Order: sequence, then C-alpha cells, then structure tokens
Amino acid sequence: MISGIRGTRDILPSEIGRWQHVERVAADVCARYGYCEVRTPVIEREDLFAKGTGESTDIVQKEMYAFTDKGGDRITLRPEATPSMVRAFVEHSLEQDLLFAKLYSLGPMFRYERPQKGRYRQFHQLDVEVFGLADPAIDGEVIDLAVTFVEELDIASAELVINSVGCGDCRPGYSAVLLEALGSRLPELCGDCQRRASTNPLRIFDCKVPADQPLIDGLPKSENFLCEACRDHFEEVKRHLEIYGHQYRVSHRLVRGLDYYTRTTFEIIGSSLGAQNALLGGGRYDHLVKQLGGPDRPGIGFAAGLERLVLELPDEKGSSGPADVFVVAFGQSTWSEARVLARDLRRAGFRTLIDYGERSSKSQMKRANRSNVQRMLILGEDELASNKVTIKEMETGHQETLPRDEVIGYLALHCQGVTL
RNA sequence: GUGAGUGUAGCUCAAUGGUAGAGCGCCGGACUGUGGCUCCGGAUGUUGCGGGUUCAAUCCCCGUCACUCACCCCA
Repeated sequence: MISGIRGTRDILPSEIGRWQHVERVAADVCARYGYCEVRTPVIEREDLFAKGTGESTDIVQKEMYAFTDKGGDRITLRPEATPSMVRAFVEHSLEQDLLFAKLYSLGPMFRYERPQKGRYRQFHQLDVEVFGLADPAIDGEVIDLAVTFVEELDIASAELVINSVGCGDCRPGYSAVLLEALGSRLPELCGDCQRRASTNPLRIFDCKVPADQPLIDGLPKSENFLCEACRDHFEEVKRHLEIYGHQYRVSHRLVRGLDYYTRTTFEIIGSSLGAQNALLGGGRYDHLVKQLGGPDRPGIGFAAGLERLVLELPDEKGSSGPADVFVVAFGQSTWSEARVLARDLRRAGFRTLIDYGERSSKSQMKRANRSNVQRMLILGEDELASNKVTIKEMETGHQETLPRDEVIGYLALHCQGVTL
C-alpha cells in the first residue's frame, strides 16, 4: 500500500459537501463585490516568489517545493497566490481590460512545513486582490468582503484585527525606535526575538513566549510613529469599517510575516483552531507590482485558508441531503423495467438510487433504508402488469400505487430543489 | 528543522511476554410483495514498517514512517 504524502489529505465524500459549500459562498460573495475569477498555474518560476514574497521570508528560504525542470529552469510550486496574481495582472495588462482590477482565485498552495492542526503542505486558499486603487475606501471594502464572507459561512466568534505597519518613509524610523526602546534589555528576550531584532524588529510583536510579554507590552506602539499620510490612511480605513458597522480590534502587534506589506494589515481570527488560528489575513502592498517589473500600482488583498474555514464551519453545513428516491425491483422479471424507470427519473432531474446484483427485495429495502433516501419506488410484477408503480414514503411508511406516467408529477410535488 | 504524545478489524477502543477480542458498522437468515425494532449466524487483522532482546514480542529496546499537538512560520 502506497500512502499519501505527508501534509496532504484526501477530501472524502463525508467532507466534500463542506468544501463545496465554502467554495460556493466564496465565489458568490466575490461575484457580488465585483471580483473576476482568474486561475493561474500552480507552478511558477522560482524568481517570482524570491522577488515577490521576499528573499528573507521563511517561505522562500526553506518552505518552497522548488526543482529544476528538464529544460534546466528553476521552478516552484506556488507557496502563495499574490505574486502569481501580480504576474498575471502585469503580463496581460489587465488594467487595460477591466474597469477595476478586482480579482479572486481559488486553489492549492504548497509549503514544506511540519503539519499541524489547520496547517498542511498542500493547502487551499481563496485569494482576493485589488490592483491600482490607493483609496482607503477599497481597504474598507476588501475588509468588508472578508467579514461578509466569514459571516455568510455562519462561523461563530471570529474576530477582526487590524493594524497599520506604515510605509517606506515611516517604518524604518519606527524599527529604530523599537530597538532603542529595547536597548540593553534585548538579551532578556528569547532567541527568536533577538534574531528578529536584526532582521525585522516589528516581528518581535509576533512572539508568544510568556516571559517576553511584559517587556514587549511596554514597547512603543506603531500608531504613534506613523507618518502623516499613513496615519490619515489608517484613520480613513477605520472610518470605513465603522460605516459598515464592523467590530474590530486595533492591534499594534499585528505585523504580518511577508515582506511586501505596507500600511493596512488585517486578520480574521477563528476561535477553535489551536495555534494556527488565522482564518484569513492580508493587507496592502503598494510597491509589489512595481517591484515585480510592472507599472507603479498599489495593491491590497487577502488570502483565506479553506482548510481552516472548513474546520470552523458549523457541523450541519454542507451535508448533501438524502437522495430523492430508491427504485426497488420486486421480482426477477422487473429488473429491466426498474432500470429504465431509474434512468428516466435521473433524466428528469431526481437523485435516484437503484441496487445491483439482483438482490432480494428485502435487502434492497434495507439498503434503501440505510441510504437515508426519502422514498422507495417499488416496481413489482403486479405494478408491471398494470403499468403502475408503488411509492412508499420512508419516514411515514405511507404508500400509494399510481399510474406510471404520474410518477414524475408526484415527485416534483414532493422533492425539494428540483428543477424540471 | 525542534519537542511531546499516539499507531491493534472499515470506525471507536480493549487485552496479555505464550501468534488477539468487544461494541458499532458490514453481509446473510428468521421475514419467498414491504425497510427501521428484535433475535440468530457469518466475514475481516501481516497488532504501521524494519531490526534487536527472548525459547517465545502486539507488549520490552532501537530505528523508521505516519498521525496528533506545540515551537518555528503562516492561511
């Protein structure tokens, strides 16, 4: 037996309904907000992520599935979608074609990490991106889309957290302020924090080591060090969230791990996910498009982890419901007609089951019962002779015999969600 | 990459240094034209894999793989 690869999973029939539900809501919400779906390849040139995601990030340094293909090119399985979306936007000059470059995509990403609750090596994201709009109104609308998406999935107790990480003008100054505030106490922090102090001081705020918290809590808050433009932008984003009536928490500790973020960052946190608790996260990236060789266009977007959303979905969501009808052949001579009947019902739009192997009527009915079907349609020799069928409702046990050409009419009345 | 815990039937789990059992599920029958309830019968395991200790290992030891959780990182 050859098993699946570590960190990958099979999504089985018992779970697929929940996935389809999440994907359907995602596509639906995006369409209502004016987003166009795009699908980009799962393989890209390694450079795209080195330049886009950032050479210094863990994702690029140690988590990419990268290889040399037969032509000698360095290829990688995409670890995130944003650089691909930027590439597609630039490569096809989409800003010429679209009134607004509002795009979304749904698909698998790959990172070589140790699997954990809500974290897999192949995982799936909804990726939402907007190019060319710097107005804080779009920040507000993107966040509103994210909140609406999570709400429409009926995910309870999700929390919206926002922050501004500033821009190229003010962030270096703030980093320096942080280092200065830490000063001689830096060695008191954990090893990771000391490493962060030299690579990206803001990320000290990500630290979860309990002993470090008092010192970190005392650090100067980013809000007080934003430049005027960034501060105004952030205030406007907050104003828009208030227009929409969304609850949010400002956390100066929300500093995201990717290099390209500027100004607005946000996350929606789930409640039952364990350590990997971000349902979705994103932010503004005003220099990424240019950095990847495109025109100087701002961008903003987020990625939502579908595994995590499926995990947080209420239990009853996405159950596909029982089939409409189970055709039971009573007697050896009725099988051919029973199969034609089942075929006709299927063509008429009803979810129809029928047994195989010419098993006894008893065992067919046991299967019908086990299949949780709503009703049996019994075709026996008596019915065959009179061109009728017997319909038995499983729940009540009520049954009646009616002419065969009235069956579809009967089912149309009694089945839900059928279009004829 | 680091740490901890766990791997026994399809599922949930027992068991003992002497080559494994229950419940649920599954299949059949009682009930040959009526499912669910009940009763009766039946099938299924290289005890994750490899090695070691031992007369003998599912149990003890080592390795490995997988899963789970946490670190790291992030969706």
